[in-house]
Amino acid sequence: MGVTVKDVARSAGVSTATVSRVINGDSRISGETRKRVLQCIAELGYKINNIARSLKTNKTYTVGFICPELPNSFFMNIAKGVEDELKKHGYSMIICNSNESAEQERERIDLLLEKCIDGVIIIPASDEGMHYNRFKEMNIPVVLADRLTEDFVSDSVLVDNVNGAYSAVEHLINNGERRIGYIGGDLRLTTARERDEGFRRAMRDYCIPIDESLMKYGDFHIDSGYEKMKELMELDEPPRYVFISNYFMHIGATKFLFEKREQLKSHITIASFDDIDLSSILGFCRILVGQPVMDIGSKTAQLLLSRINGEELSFPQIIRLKTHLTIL
Amino acid sequence: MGVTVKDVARSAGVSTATVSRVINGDSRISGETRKRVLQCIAELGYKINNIARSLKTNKTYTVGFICPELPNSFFMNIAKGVEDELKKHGYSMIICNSNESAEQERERIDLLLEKCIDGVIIIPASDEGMHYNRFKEMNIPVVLADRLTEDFVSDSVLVDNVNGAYSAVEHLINNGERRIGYIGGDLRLTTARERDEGFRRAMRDYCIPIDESLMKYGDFHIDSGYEKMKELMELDEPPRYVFISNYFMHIGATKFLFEKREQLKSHITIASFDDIDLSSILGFCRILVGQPVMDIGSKTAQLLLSRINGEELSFPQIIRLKTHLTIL
DNA sequence: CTTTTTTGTGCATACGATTACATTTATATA
DNA sequence: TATATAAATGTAATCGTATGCACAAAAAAG
Repeated sequence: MGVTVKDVARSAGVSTATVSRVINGDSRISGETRKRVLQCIAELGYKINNIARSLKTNKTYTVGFICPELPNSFFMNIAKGVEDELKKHGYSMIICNSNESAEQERERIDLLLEKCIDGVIIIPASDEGMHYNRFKEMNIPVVLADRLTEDFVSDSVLVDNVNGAYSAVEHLINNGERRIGYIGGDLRLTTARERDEGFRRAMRDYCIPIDESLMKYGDFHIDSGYEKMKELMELDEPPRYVFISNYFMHIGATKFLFEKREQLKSHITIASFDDIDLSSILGFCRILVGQPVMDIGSKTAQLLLSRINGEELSFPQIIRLKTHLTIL
Repeated sequence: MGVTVKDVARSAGVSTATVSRVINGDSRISGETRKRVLQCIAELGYKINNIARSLKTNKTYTVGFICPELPNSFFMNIAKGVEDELKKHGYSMIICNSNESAEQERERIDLLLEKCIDGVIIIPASDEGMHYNRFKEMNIPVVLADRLTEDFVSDSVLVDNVNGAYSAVEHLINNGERRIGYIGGDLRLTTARERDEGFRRAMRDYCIPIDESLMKYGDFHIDSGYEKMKELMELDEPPRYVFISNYFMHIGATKFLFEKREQLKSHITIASFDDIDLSSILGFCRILVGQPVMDIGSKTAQLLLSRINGEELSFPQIIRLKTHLTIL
């Protein structure tokens, strides 16, 4: 600790410039000198001080990751993909929890702006994105993951929600069912909106009029899944097939069905978005729309790194990954 | 962007030293000057460059967080507690995934050491901790969360696993059952070991001989929970009560029971560690040992910050938080 | 009305690296 | 052999901030 380029330089009998060049792999250094310097580095246990380096180079090899919730397997699978990809390139990631609030998102942005990050990945907390412009102003590349925002055009990586939902619903219809219940998310989220569109489009394409009393809107959380399924089941004539547009509402809905399984008039079949952790063990589920979650993460990271490295790409890059249907 | 103390100083007609002092709240600056400087800062849109500051002060206001798995609600609840607490103090956190491997843990440590962090929180991937010494050598405080390690003595925050397990098992026994199945984790993890001890101690205290054929050891993951429950149920005389020592194995075990529910000879009751997300909706569960997960996080962060700020505390600080029993 | 203390600022250096430019030495070319 | 070119290294400035020390002015003490 405390050994600097100067010490190495002195010990190797060269200038600090030479030491620096060896460290940075400058090809002009003679094999002779390089060897000597490397030896001294090893002997003295020299470790580069990246703070100092960053000051000169204006690069921190650190990116921010803002996400609406930490204990959320969906987001964390994305995070995992990101972290993995970043690590390959020597980058690390500062994680920030926006708690699904644009307000807190702003606070975290303040924090991140102070840290001189090279780029930032955001899973938007809402459809507001104006405040992301502060990164743009500082010339810090931004890539959105999973969701888009209304007012902030940006590189993004997400899945084809419309077709994902469409294919699931289509499959239900092909099973011979026309009365299909729906539990969706807050339409201010693009993901919720797109899945909603997929649902409606499938129904329209099969000439099934939409019964709005079967359309329930929650907030993508467990409790609301429970609540909305309850509402559906308390209808005079509950649907026997239900499409649920995310994982957590699926869990909640299942919880309700499980608790009331004795009172159910008929067997319920669920089709749901997100094939993670327990989806497949939730008893009523037969159809799952799987998202390539880790891929979202790694693609996002790759895109960000491209921007950071100033690669020429048209703007905005919007990468849509395909979902895949699993029938249980 | 590009505006530095120098610009502010020139604009306010003072020296950079004065500007710096205003920024850092030095009380010796006259109200007059302070006001003028602050005004110029606002007008010019000056933002401090924390890299430069860190170079001088040797503080980055950043800590590392190494954890065995990102998509894991237990760890992420801890992370949330940490992030929350850190944020209050202006710190941010670099998150690293060790993938439950000491090997990868080492790689992440390399990465973190290069980043000049002020401290690090580790949820150990295994019982090896020798490599954590590298932080100690650099004088970087370390706090372990949730688990201890064999060979690295350290400040730590964890729960009273022994008594947590004990009380759950005790409750089963008080229900009148003496044949109790057990699905535990890899004994190389302190958490697994302690819960094992709790189980055995309760049995001993109630004078119930332990039937080793009912003791199954998995690895804290879903699949092994499934597997071990299968083994238990395939015994000639399966236990009707089972204690499971973590969340994920609980899920796996439930999955098995759910799939085979028609073939079960009798009703199964589960007592399990960890009261998160779905524990309570898993059909066979009646007893849950809840951990104060977010508290683990915030306490860990608090302890780390104390060390970073050089507060006088005896070493090591081992904080044990109490679990609480929930009967469903 | 000195002398001492306090208060408010400025000067200059340091933090630890990178890098443009200058310089030396070796090699190739005429 | 003289000169042009290339290769290897050194010199010194720079990145943006913090801070010990010096110093002047103002306030307090004598």
